[in-house]
Amino acid sequence: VAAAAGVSASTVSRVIRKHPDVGQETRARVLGVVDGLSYRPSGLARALASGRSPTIGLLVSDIANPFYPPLAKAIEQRCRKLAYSVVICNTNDDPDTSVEYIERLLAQGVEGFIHASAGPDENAVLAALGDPRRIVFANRRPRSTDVSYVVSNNVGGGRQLGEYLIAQGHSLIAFLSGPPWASSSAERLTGLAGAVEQGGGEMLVAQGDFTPKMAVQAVTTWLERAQPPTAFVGINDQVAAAIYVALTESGLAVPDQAAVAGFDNVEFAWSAAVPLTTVGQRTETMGRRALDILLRQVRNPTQRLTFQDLPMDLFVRNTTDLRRPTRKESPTPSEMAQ
Amino acid sequence: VAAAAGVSASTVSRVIRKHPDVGQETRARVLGVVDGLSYRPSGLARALASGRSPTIGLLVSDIANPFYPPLAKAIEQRCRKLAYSVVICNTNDDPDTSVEYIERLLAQGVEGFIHASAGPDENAVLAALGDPRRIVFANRRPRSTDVSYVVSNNVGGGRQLGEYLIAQGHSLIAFLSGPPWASSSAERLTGLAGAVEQGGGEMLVAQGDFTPKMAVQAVTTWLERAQPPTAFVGINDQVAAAIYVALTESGLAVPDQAAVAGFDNVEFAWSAAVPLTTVGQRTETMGRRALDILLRQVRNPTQRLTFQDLPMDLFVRNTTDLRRPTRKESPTPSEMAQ
DNA sequence: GTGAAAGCGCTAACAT
DNA sequence: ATGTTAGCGCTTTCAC
Repeated sequence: VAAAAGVSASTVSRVIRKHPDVGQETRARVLGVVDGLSYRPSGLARALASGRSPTIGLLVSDIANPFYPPLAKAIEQRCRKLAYSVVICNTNDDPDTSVEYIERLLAQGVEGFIHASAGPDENAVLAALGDPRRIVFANRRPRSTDVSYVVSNNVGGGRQLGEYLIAQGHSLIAFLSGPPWASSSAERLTGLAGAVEQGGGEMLVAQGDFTPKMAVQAVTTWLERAQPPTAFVGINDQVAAAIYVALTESGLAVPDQAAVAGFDNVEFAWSAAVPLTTVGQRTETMGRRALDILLRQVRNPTQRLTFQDLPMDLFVRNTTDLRRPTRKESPTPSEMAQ
Repeated sequence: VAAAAGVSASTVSRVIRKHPDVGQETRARVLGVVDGLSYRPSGLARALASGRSPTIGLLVSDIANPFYPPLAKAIEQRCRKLAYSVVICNTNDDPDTSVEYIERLLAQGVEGFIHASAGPDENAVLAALGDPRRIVFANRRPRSTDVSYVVSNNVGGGRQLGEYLIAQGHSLIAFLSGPPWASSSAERLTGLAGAVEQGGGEMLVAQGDFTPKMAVQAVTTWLERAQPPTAFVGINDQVAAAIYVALTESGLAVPDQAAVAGFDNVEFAWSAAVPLTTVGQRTETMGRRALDILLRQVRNPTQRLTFQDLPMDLFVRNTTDLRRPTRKESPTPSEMAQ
């Protein structure tokens, strides 16, 4: 170590670690030598000795899904300021992959995880982790009540959209859902169906899987009905876009003959040639909150668990509203940032 | 170590490391004990002792830019198979941030980097790195000739688009570029302008910065001309989408009165309500190649540098071609995967 | 306030 | 083919 060029050996450690017990003058001298010698403290050795490395794992089902990048970015930006690293883990919603990642990163000394795609892997993940305080769930609500989470109020978001569609005069509303194990899907449907039924309307539900694949089939089936629906909701914006495409290819004009809406307010939702009505999540807030909670938990053993539901925001745009000539009226995702 | 429950101490190391010099029977016994004791080799200790941790850093200007997630995913997927981790580093195209990340991760023992957003930070990055073999550039071509890279043939891509637009009968073509230091922007313009001039057409160029911000302004200026352009090209698909929006808000019908095209073929380019003509990159191939090269370099000191130019693919869609009634004819990005 | 010594849990020669 | 001996570069008691 650079001790030779100054005074001692372990004093250097204290200096670097900003330990209080160190003399004014000594500290100055050491610091001088340190950057005079272009010395690089080895994060590895430090991690081994102290048992923790400033790294977290971010579990997502698919980073290429446009919902996740802004979340990842928010987390990464805050981590960078704290000198933390975030390693990105694509689970593909496969429990084995999740567990594999968790075990490997745990051995690598990561301090904790943020899991933005909890699903069938939840129990296995918690088991592999040992300590549930080393993880906080985001986006999808965990079934377990013994872990922290930050999710959107999906029921409320669904309800907002339902009320809006009813107010627009729709009475038969179709919903292309996500997989049954995804809490967000079930919750959005609950809110949506609740509002629709309360407004005297009716729902049609088809099961999808978060991907646009089933859209064509679902729309085709729905349009074959004697009385087809007039409003179509996708579990997310990608699905809604696919529904839009299927509808226009079937010869229906949007929004004149059919309304379309999605969830999440991902970037392309407003930059699409026909701006999409959607219920947005506060993704950046979600990411930052999740990280803060995680770090608090892993650093303070007495910290209590935290459960947060973030509000969702309805963005009315051109796929549902005829009287909306320009796109200027709806804020873009970045305008929403807080 | 679990040596107590078996035979020795460092033999266990050999077993785990799959070292050849170890007896059949011994290996079996050790392995038995290992998972009988739920033993977890510490990646940290291993990294400290061996000097390398199976991790790479992925430098991108902005992971929320839709071009990067598929690249990150391709790299991550391959890394996972190799038991590598990838930590994601948002540089915001700020040299200080890049250097900060590189120094921190180097201290953390990462084996190398893939830099997908080389720019003003190139020299600083190379300096901070010391050994240029610890990095491979992707997407944007480095100025230095002493580093490996995998980039698209942007000149060729630009040329394809230019030839196509000329063939469509356009003679005045506007291009909203990226920042001057971005090789991809300059190269695309070179190819585009070359083809246009060769076809007897003319170019109009405005400088942007990869973001949709300047689109409205640029389009407004262009449309004020006595003889406005009939085709508009954005440096990427987000910019092209913004141009599309600005044009339609100015009352022009696309593609009837104005053609629009972009670069990259990002996901929303085809899922947009009006599918966008674009020149796609082979993003997944780029990511995989870059990783393979990097790993080869850091593991084999005698490995030579590698320079690759990937072809680009023109996707003709509805923002330029009147005679294209359905979207079925143009493959989606996932269909392009190889 | 500072130094000395003992590891953290592995890998890597060297010896057997 | 296996055991022995040293470290990797830090942090952390524990004395002084």
